[in-house]
Amino acid sequence: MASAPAVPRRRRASPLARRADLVAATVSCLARLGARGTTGREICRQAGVSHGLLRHYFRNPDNLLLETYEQLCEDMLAQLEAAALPFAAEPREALHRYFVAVFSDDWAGPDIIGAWMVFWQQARSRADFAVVSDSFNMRQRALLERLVARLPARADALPMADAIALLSAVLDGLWIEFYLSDQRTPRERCIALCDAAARRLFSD
Amino acid sequence: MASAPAVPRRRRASPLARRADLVAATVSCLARLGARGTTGREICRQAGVSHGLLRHYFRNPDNLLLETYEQLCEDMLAQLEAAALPFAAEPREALHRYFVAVFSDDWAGPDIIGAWMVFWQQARSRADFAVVSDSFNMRQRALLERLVARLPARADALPMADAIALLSAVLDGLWIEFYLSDQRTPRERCIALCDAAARRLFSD
DNA sequence: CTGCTTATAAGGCAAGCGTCTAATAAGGAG
DNA sequence: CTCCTTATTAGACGCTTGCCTTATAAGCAG
Repeated sequence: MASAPAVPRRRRASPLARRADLVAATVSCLARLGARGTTGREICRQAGVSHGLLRHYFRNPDNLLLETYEQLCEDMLAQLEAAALPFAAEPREALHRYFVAVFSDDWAGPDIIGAWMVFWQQARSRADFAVVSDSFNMRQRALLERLVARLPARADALPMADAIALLSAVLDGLWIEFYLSDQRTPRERCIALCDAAARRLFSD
Repeated sequence: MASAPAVPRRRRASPLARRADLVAATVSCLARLGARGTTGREICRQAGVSHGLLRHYFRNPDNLLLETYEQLCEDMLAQLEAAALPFAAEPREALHRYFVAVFSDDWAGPDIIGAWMVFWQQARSRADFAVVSDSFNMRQRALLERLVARLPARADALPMADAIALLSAVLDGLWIEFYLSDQRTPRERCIALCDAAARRLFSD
């Protein structure tokens, strides 16, 4: 083929869509390349736009990272609620749906799970990231508490705060395990283990 | 003061000590600055040596990172064993000592805990890091299994593999929680929760 | 004390990054 | 159809990084 005159593809997109593009590209970059490989220029490359555009939508790459984190948290919480709350009348089932959602491809898939690790890391050294992390944790725990509150109490129940903390820890721990090797601990096993932990902690 | 003639501090150290210096500086850098801030030059700055020295001891910065990971795993496993195995005769106590060691300043202190996060991240995208991670996980789980095997069995015990997986998840999850905010979940509470989980999973 | 090994420092180089600025064209308003 | 806004590209600049090469001196062998 004759070489096209290298016309720059300059389709103009709606600002909202472009922002979303860049956020999505950021997540993908973080998951694929880790914190070191995720540069502003690389994100733009992945999004298929010139490197100047980042600055047009975000103050700097760091800011894009923070907004990506915020949006990811928001989306995940919304989806977890949507998955579990409709079953609030049957607490055991609601909890199960919650576990399934947590380990779904949307939130624990290979294209996203690596990004959380980077955000956690940022949360420790950067105050603005820590705020997002804290808020997310509190809200996630509150949701969990709501689901668990309706379960019949065991005779030998732990204090509620302890039980919630432990269930939350099991979730995070298995999530990490799944992150490190979905071969060794596949999705179904993670969910089954969560169910087992819930049964053991709250009621038989 | 009159400016000293800028004599380069050129104390010659034993190769082993220098390597150890660089490894220690790497851990510190990772914990303080995260993956992005941990460059070869920054590590050398932290270690108080010129940037050329890194290449003299390691093939490249990446290689230093990998060796640091290996050594950290080795050290932690050795110390966990040393903390728990002397009490193998009293399994409940041995397990407790294990938990205390996991959350000790040596392995969960602010100067080191951030490094693990980076290594986990690397373990996903880089095969050589994954090998170290897998080996560490297997050995850690084997140690845990050894400690737990002596506990009296509950009537309603879970399959051993499940119980181990859950206890391991609780450890990792609480460790993350502690990492994200040692304010919200202080060390003593983490240890107490681990003890509670072990009691609930294995015997009363 | 002299000399050889090698640990250490320092400089140069290309590549990549973040930031800023200027030029261009897309697409709706009139 | 024309103009004006602004989304988009592209280039320049300074800085830092990783890699490599060369020069220096520390400390042991003789």
